[in-house]
Amino acid sequence: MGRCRCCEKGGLKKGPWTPEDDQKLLAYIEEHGQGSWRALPAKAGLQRCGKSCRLRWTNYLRPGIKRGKFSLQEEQTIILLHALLGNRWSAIATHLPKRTDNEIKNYWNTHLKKRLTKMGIDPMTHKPKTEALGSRRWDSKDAANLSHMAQWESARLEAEARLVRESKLLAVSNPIQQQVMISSAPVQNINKTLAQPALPPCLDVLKAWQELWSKSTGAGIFPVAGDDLESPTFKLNFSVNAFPIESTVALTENQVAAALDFAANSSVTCGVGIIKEVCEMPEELKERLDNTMSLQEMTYTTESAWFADPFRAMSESTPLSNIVEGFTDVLAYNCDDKNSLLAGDNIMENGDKTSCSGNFEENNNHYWNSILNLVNASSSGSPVFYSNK
DNA sequence: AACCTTTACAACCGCATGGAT
DNA sequence: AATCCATGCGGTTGTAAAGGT
Repeated sequence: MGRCRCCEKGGLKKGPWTPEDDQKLLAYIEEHGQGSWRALPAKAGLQRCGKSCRLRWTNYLRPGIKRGKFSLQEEQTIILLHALLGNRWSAIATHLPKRTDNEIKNYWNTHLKKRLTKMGIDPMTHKPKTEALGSRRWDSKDAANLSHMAQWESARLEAEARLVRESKLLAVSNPIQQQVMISSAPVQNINKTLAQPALPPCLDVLKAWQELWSKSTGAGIFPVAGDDLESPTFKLNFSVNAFPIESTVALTENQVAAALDFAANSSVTCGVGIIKEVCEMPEELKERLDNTMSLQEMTYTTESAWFADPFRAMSESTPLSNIVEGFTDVLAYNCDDKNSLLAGDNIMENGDKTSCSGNFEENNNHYWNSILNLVNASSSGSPVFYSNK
């Protein structure tokens, strides 16, 4: 296929951008907006290819980009997410909205990777290379658990991404869909000063990291407030890929109760079955859900519970769509004031926190605890997470 | 001061994907 | 269905600045 490569055209500048180039690009985008990158350089008077312009814009000139030193919390987030997601920089970047994937990737490669290595931790597997940190032995079960954790987290992220995408498509004509969008979209409005919950002391790698960091900076362990780490729960931009896992989802009564408590406080996890039990789902939405997934295949009666052991459940036999959609539904119903939402109240308009704001804050606060508690509950043998008594 | 090495980061490149025609 | 195009992503490279000898 003879794809045209704009960068192969002669006479185009390569290499570092000059202030003049930046100014031209900025001025053009200010006036015409971004997009049509191929045509942009000629119109903007730039001797650059469109790709180069797009990159310069998204990685450097775009407003809202935070530059400079990464905070401890940002470092922790990157390490944690890298353990879960691997080199999916764009996915990681959605959890650090002011950082670009390129910047995170560079920071990982030039700082974090080396420092982890120095700490005796393999940056790719996140396993200790030696027993120097007092870590326990790593075995194949650990690796399997890590893999399951990553899969579970991926499923959650992709579910949220799907939710955002779908709700945007349907929001105009369907108030229920507006509710879905409201509960998931406006990460940009989350107040920067929201306090982060204290992370449970269960991350071996991060704890070691903390200690190292606090030694070098004099900072305390797990600073929880005033940092600008934003909740990763809301702003996601993933493609939905087929997930190669099938397993059976089943919940006991107690586990459903526990899950309900959990769902009341967090958007992180829950199941379709739970929602079916608790929420009077509007017919319209129910129909849509029934049409787009295998709700009826869901069982939640006995034996293994994915809530208590999501990794195990995922590894067994439940269609992933159930799990994924489960997350979606909890998000959809995780707002306290359903009536006002359905009535079409303005939510988070103009950056103001309105009827749903309490939940955003709650979700923000519960995010880490939720993930880590789940992980602790379900993967005592995890290579990354273990109870630190 | 000159040279070499390392570090940090911007930018590039190739590929994948999805939509439009 | 085939092709083109725009865009996104992740790996890699280029290079200026900083540090060391």
